[in-house]
Amino acid sequence: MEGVFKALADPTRRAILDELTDRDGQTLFELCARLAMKHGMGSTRQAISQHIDVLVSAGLVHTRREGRYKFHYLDTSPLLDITRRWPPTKTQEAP
Amino acid sequence: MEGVFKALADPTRRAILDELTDRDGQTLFELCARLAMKHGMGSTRQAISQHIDVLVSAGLVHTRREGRYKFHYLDTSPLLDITRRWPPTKTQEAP
DNA sequence: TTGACAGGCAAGTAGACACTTGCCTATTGT
DNA sequence: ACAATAGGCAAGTGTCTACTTGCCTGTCAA
Repeated sequence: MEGVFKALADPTRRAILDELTDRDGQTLFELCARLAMKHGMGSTRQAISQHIDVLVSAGLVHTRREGRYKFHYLDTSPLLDITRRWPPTKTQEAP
Repeated sequence: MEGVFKALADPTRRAILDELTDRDGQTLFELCARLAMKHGMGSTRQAISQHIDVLVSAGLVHTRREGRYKFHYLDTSPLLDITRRWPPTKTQEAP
């Protein structure tokens, strides 16, 4: 649970989640390219790799190895715990 | 939106949200006392105050002044944007 | 009015974290 | 076999941030 919040704290990691939402199962190099293009993030491959490690530790991303490729898949289920921990207030329940 | 993630990144701030979930409308001193008791957090009043500033900036807490007291109220509505940004995957939609 | 109480402002410090740099391993295509 | 590709490991650096310390302002009760 701790890891999820830490993971979401960084804008680059959030952009990675956005990218995987747009196209699931990307490799590290694909993510680097698309983050540079669409999000204007000029980070190094190692930087992105370290960010992915954080996301994997948080359980928000899991990976599948295939030969020399490693594909990354989004898992949003840890996010549900957030709204479960601090439920909507009564004024929000019935709009 | 940025502020919400930053705010949630700190365990003390999450404990404050927990406290306000348990009892809404507490003052700064009440929060300090209960954080020390229940959550074992020996932070200073100023530290808690600075955390509250972050939570207010994030829109997760709003305040009401009354004489020399200042009451703090929880607002969880910004949290809904999180699961709205990264929606549940198909495997999670129908369990 | 004066002391106690609730809270605010601002500067300084120590630790965490994002990012880079440099080198290494494994898999694939020609 | 060999070069190119995809990715990994680890140490060093700079910045951000949580926390403290010290002092100040406003409010209420005796």
